Formats: sequence, C-alpha cells, structure tokens
Amino acid sequence: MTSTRRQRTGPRGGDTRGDILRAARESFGEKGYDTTSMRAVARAAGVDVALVSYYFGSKDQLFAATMELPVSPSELIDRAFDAGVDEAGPRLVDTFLRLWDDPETGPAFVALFRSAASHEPSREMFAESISTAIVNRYATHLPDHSTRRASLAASQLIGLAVLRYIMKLTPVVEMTRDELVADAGPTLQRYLTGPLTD
Amino acid sequence: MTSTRRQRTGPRGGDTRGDILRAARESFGEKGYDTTSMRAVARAAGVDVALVSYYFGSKDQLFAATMELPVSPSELIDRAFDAGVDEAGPRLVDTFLRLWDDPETGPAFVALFRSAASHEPSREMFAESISTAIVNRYATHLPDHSTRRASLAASQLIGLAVLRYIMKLTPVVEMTRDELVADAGPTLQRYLTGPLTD
DNA sequence: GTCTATAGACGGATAGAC
DNA sequence: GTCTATCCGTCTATAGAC
Repeated sequence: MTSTRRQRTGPRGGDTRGDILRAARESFGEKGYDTTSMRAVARAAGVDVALVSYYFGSKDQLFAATMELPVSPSELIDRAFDAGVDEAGPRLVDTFLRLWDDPETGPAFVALFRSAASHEPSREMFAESISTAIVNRYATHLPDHSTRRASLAASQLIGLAVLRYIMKLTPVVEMTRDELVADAGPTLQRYLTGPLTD
Repeated sequence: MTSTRRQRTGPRGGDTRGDILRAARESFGEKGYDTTSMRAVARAAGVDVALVSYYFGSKDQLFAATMELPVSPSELIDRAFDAGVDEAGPRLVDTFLRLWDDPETGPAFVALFRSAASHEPSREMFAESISTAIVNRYATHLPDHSTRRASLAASQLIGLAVLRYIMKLTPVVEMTRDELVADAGPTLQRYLTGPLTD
C-alpha cells in the first residue's frame, strides 16, 4: 500500500455509483436529457467520465436508472382515498405536491416531465403512465368510474406542477404546500364528485 | 443569363427565408431546442446549411424569430373580461383553448412550451411572458389585484393545455372545447372571484 | 476500479469562390 | 444569394494501461 496517489481525483473510498446516480438525477432534472452530458454528470459527481460508462453502460441506461421511482403512485392514490371520496380532493393535492417537493422523488418527476415534453418515445411512456397508473386509478375510486372526472383532476395537478417545479413562476413557487392544498383542493373535489356538465 | 445550374438544390426563386422559418418552427415545435439542428432545419427547408446562418445569424436568433407570436395576449385577456369579472372564468378558458386549437397560433405555443421545458433561456422567456403578459394582466381586472388568484387560474389553463396539446392524453384530447369550458370555467371563476383561504 | 487516450460522429459557425 | 470547404468544439463510447 502507501502508494503515491494523485490528489486530483483520488481513490474514492465512497459510493461511486450512488454519487453518479445522484448527480445524474439532478442534472437530468434541471437541464433535461440532451442538455445533460455524461461529462457534466461525472464532473458533478467528482468522478472520471469513463466510470459513468463503466457503471451504467450508456447514457440511455443511466437515464433509465435515474427514472426509476422509489414509490408506487397507485398505492399513494389509494391511500389518498382512504378517508372516503368526499375528502380525497385536498388529500390528492397534498400527496401530489409532496412527491414533487421531496428531494428523493421530485427530481425524477421533473426529469420525466422534461423529456416527455421534447422526446416522443418519452411522451408516450409518460402519457401511458398518467393514463393507467393515475387517471384510471382515480377512476376506480369514483362512483361513476369517470375517466373524464379523473383527467380534469389530473389537469389541475399537472398545471400546478408545471408552474411550480418546471417554469418556476413566482407566485406559485412561493406559496406553501398547505396554501396550495387549501386553494386547489376544492377544485379537485369538484372534479371528482361535484356537479359537471354532461 | 441562361446559365447551366445544378439541379441538386437549384437557384430557388421562392421565399428562402420563409421556408427556413417554417421548417424551424416545425422542428423546434416537435423536437425542442437542442434536438433541432440547423442542418436538419436546412434539409427540411430544402436549402443549404450556410443559408440559415446567412439569414438568421445564429441558432439562437433563428429560435427567437420562430417564437414571435402573431397575437397579443393582453388584448385577448382584456376582451375576456369585457362582460365583467363575474363571467370571465369560462370566457378565459374559451379564449385560451381557441389559441391552442388555431392552426395559425397553436404550433407556436406548442413550440414555445416545449423548449421552455428543456432550454433555460426559453424557460426564462416563457416565465417572464406568463408573469407579465398573463398573470399580471389578469390581476389588473380583479377587485383585489391578486396575482395569487391569477396564477391559480393560470395553473388550471396550463394544465389543460399540457394534457391536451403536449401529452395528448386520451380523455382530454377527445373532449370538445365547449365541454372543457363548461367543466373548467367554474374553476377559473372560483380562483378569480370565489372564496379562497388566506 | 480507476484512469488515459482516442476513435468516430455531429454540431455551429465562418471564409471565400461563384 | 447560394454553395463548398473547413475549423473547432463537444459529445458518446471503447480499448487498454495501471
């Protein structure tokens, strides 16, 4: 042992793979897929570029690894309906915003949305996910199983997320989660159980 | 005159600048800023790459030219408030959706949004536009000039646009404009003039 | 496991001939 | 106005030394 080592990067006792993954999550989340380079990820993680390929193979695979969500949306939705459909509106808003606020899960959502907006295959994945895992799941909890009600609800949630986490619009980013729940909760509730046109 | 000319690209009697602009609009709209290359734009327009630089200088300037909207949002907003703030909700939804449905203006909005989602300078432009031209404009028509009310309204509109025109989610794309106006109109109305928490 | 070196593409932009 | 040729940069990915 006792070898003379460069001080530039060092031998890294730590979690190299994890460091890369964290850096990638952040960069994909902030800048999107194509603006993010493996070099930049490596730099942010404090590792050599070649290690990114070494651990993840390709940029696509790195991205895929980044996208794996540590949560099950279906479960969360079910739980939001636990207290009955008549109180689900605000609870859904709260659950939804918590996911985006959470530093563990938020960046993945941002990254997912960003690429869905500019990358056709991602868009299909995204639309499919929203459709089956979210909208249809909402619908199962509704008296009339209406996907129309469910997607109206989804539209309000997505709108909040876009302004707050993607576009970072001043009044919305500055509001607290509780304020948003209080303001948008009734909207969700009306979409789910209130009177709509037919 | 009467010179022998190559048939590969030809002398182009037509509107070269316009052809480039149209091709760029489409590509930026479909694929976003960085996925769009000047080479691809030139190919789609049927012109030489160098002409893109010749007419627009840089990729950034080409993009900026692409983004110029043929409508004044402020005016449209004012008109939606013509019948009084108590009926503005549904009218705003209608006006907003018409803009996105219109083949003249819709593609520019899609392009604007797409690149705003993945290109930081565009995001700033977009956020700035929404903030001043939309949210603040709404606010001037409200009794309490609340930008918070205005941005909640904006969140619902943006959410509809995202699901309908960007992500193309089945239940939402299939609904008619009138249905959406009827369903989301009351939401807007409540955000503008209804009871909110403080 | 970590790094150097390099191959191989592609992109933006410019100079200059026609 | 249009095109050719080219410079220079950045990127992904891999081969191979340590």
